[in-house]
Amino acid sequence: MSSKDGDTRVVILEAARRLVTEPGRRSVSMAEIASAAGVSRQAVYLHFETRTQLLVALVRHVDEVHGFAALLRKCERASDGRAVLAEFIGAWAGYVARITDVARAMRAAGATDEDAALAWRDRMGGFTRVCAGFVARLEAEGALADDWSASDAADFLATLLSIGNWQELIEERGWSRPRYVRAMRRSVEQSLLDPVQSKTLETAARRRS
Amino acid sequence: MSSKDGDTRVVILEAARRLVTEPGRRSVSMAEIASAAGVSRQAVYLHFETRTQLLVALVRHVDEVHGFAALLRKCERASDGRAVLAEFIGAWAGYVARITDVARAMRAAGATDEDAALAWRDRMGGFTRVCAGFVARLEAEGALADDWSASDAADFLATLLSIGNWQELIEERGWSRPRYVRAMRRSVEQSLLDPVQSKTLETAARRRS
DNA sequence: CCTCAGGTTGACACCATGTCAAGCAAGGAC
DNA sequence: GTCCTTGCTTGACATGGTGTCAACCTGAGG
Repeated sequence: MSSKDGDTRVVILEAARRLVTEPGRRSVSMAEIASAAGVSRQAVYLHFETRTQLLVALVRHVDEVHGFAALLRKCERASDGRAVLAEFIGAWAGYVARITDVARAMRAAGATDEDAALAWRDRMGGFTRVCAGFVARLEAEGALADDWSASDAADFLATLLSIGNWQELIEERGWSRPRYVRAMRRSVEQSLLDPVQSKTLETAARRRS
Repeated sequence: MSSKDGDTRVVILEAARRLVTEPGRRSVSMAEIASAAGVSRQAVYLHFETRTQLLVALVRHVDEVHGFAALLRKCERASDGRAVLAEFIGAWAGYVARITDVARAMRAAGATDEDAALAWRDRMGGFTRVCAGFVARLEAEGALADDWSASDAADFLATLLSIGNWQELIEERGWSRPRYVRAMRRSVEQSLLDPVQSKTLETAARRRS
């Protein structure tokens, strides 16, 4: 819309996002994306080598627009690891709601395309690192239940909070977001955090109030 | 190989299973299945209307061969709900290992094919019912943590034990089966079961030994 | 005025699913 | 032996997707 205008590339990505987000859609072809972007099919190939690479770019694009990094930074300002985690679960539930369609498309592509699968795995690796960060902080504060190794706890946390589980609970089983957040917080609290310290903190909180 | 031999249908299903189970495979075409079954591509269509229906039949076939029902019945003979669940998690880990490839193929098909998605959802519904059974028993025995509704607990349990999570932990993150079983048992124990009763039972067990 | 980057058009190769029609081979009924 | 049916084969075809190619067009900047 301005000067050099749309950077066709972005126009295409936005069109793709719009299509992918359309309810009830089961797959999006390059031709559809092109036409939705008001551009020829070939133009899409001028900007993205393959469908998979377009999807990868789309994921990055959506992340940039919605700012996962900022969300994360905000959560990490909470008082302690336990609070960070609770905060994050709430924010994450909202975040996933915005990226779920793109994630589904990416995962679908991964079913047949090796590269797409790689890209997806890569992303999941990033998420695991985030979770590992949470766990490290918990551990440093002595809040990690002692029957978990840090590595196991990070893997488990990442799996529990995975987009797949979000989709399963919210999209398939129709859970509301608060219901999801409550269940996840509870489960994480009870299975990952040190029960002794939890008790102490609870008591302290009760006394304070 | 003999007289009336293989009921071509079964030969095809076995070939499909073999292919799908092949390591590193990313998708299986009708042509491949046909040739692996030593039969023409059209013959496959004489037995299965569509690729999706073949996959559905394959899932049923595999279930029959490996007997999920029997496994379940065996677990349910355990002394109480808590034990049933622990038992089941162990058996389930082994069972999923045998069906994971077929499940993956089915899920992949669901990404583009509405019917396949339906069939998959149907199956998951069955699994949820099984989990609801466990939860009902726990509840009847007063072993369900009181901050869970039965319905939430069943959904959550089914999600936690979902094939997706199994694949995530064991295939993607390289967990061993015992590691998976330990983590799942622990998590279920701590986030679903009534902590008061748990404590009591533990103490009793310790006293007994 | 020329060039060139970015886009268009239209054709094509390739591969998958699913359909169709004609033919073939063996076994049972008569 | 003939006929019919059943189960399979062969080969062609429609459709729809991805990805490639070549030729052409057009507007902005040197």
